[in-house]
Amino acid sequence: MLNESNPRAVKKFQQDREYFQIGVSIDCVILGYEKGKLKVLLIECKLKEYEGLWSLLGDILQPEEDIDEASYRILKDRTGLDDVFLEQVQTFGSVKRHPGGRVITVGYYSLINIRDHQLKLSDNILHWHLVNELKEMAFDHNKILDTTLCKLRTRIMEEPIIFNLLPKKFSLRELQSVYEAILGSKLDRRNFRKKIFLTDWLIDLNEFETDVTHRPGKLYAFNFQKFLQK
Amino acid sequence: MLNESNPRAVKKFQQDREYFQIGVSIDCVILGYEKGKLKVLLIECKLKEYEGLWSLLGDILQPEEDIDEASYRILKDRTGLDDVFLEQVQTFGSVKRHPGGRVITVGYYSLINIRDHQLKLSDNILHWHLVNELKEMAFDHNKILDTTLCKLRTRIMEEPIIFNLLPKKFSLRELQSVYEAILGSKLDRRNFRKKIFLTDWLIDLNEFETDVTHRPGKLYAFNFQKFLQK
DNA sequence: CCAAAAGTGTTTTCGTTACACCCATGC
DNA sequence: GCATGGGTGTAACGAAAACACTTTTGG
Repeated sequence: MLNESNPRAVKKFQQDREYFQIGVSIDCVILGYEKGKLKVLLIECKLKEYEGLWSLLGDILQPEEDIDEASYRILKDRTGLDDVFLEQVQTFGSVKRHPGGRVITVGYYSLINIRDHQLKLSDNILHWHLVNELKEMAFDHNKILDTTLCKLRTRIMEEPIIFNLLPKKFSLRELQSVYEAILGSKLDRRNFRKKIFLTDWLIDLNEFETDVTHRPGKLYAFNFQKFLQK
Repeated sequence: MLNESNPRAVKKFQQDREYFQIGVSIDCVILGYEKGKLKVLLIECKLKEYEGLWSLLGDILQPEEDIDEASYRILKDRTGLDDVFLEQVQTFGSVKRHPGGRVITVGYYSLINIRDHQLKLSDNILHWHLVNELKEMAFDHNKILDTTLCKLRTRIMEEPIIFNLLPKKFSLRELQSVYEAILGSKLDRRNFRKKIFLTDWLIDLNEFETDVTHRPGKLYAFNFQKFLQK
C-alpha cells in the first residue's frame, strides 16, 4: 500500500511514472489428473533466454481487471474452461525473476478434469507434463509449482476441492488414486472409504463402472448442492 | 508472468509503458501482544478519501528490491526492528481498492514483542490498536487483517512462531494467554502444559517470575537453536 | 477357474478432552 | 488467613492406523 502517512509519497505516486515501472503478471498452475498421474499444463517458452524450456500459463494483468478475474481470463483463453476452481497461491517478487524487466507474478492454481477439454489444446502449443518428471522450467516456475503442490497437499485434506480433477462420475478407486497422486503416498483402502463416507461429500449414483476387466466399482458424484449452500 | 508463448506480448511488455501503469505496494500487518490482548500497529491515513481512518503500514515496492526485502524495509523504517518474523499472507488486487489509481498490494504479517521497541513509536504517528475493537480501516485493510488472522490461527498450531510475540523469558501462563488471544477461545491449562512440553520448543530457565502478587511461575525461553538447525 | 479389483469390520493405538485438588506467594 | 494463580494426573472418548478374507466380473 502506498504510504498514506506521507503526503509527498502520495503525490509522487499519483504523478510520477517511476512508481509504475513494475509489471504485474499472473501465472496459473493448471493441474490435471490422468492414468494415475498428476499433470500440469505448460506452454513452450518463446523467450530466447529460456529456449527449449516450458513455462506455466501466464499473462500480464490488465489495468481494468482484478487479479482473480485475470486468472480466470487466462484459464478461459487457454483451455476454454469457464467456471473452474482457481485459488491464489502466493506472489513471487524477486528482482531478477524475469529477464525482460521487473515483473512480479501472482501465482494461482486450478484443478481441472483433463478429459473435459482435450479439444482446445491443439489451439495452443500446450502440453500436459507429468508433475513428477518435470525438469527445469522457465523463470522461477519450478518454485511456483513446488509452492503450489505444498499448498494443495494441505488444502485437499481440508476442503473438497479434489473433485475438480475428476469427471462427474467416478469410482472410489479413482478418487483414492487422485489423493495418492497428490500426496505422493499410498492410502489404506478400507480406512479411506470409511473416512470419505463420513464426510457426506458423495452422492451414491447406484451406477457401476463399465468396460473394466474386473468387478466394476460403484460410481459416485460430488455433492455440489451441499457445498453451494455453505 | 508475461505470456512467453506470444512474442508480440513480450515485445510489448518491453516497450510499452502501458503495461507498467500498475503500482505495487506492500502492506504489513504488524501484530503485538500486551496485557492479554492482540494488537495491530496502525498509522493514521492522510488520504482525504479516508480521513480519520487508520491503515496498515505500507509503502510502494521499489524497483530494485524483492518483495520480501520491501516488507523488511517497511518494518525496519517504522519500528526500527531488524531480524523479525515476517511472512507473506496473500496479494489483494481489486481494481478499485486504491482511490489514487491502480495499486495491488502484497500483504505481509509480522509478530513482534511490543516492549522491545516502544521508543521508536513516537517517531511516527503510529498507534497500537486492539484487534478485537477495530472499526473501519482505510482501503481494504480490514480484509487484509481478517485474512491475516485466519492464516495466523492455523500457523500457530503448526509452527513455533508465537514466541515472536513474547519477551525472551516468559511464563507458561503468558504463553497460553497469547494462544488464547489469537485463537479467541480459552484453553485448558493442564492440557496446554502437557501439549507444549511434548513439543520440545521450550527451555526451562529455572528462574521465576518476580513482582507478581501470587505464587511466581517458572520462566521459559523458546529453544531457538533447535529451530535454526532444521 | 483364474486374474484383478471391489467391498467389508474389528482391534489397537494415540492424541484430545474433561476435570479437581493442593501449593507457594503477597498482602 | 485469604486471595490469586501455579502446578499436577487420570479416565473417557474419538480419530486414525493396522490388518485379511470374500465377492464379482471379464477373459
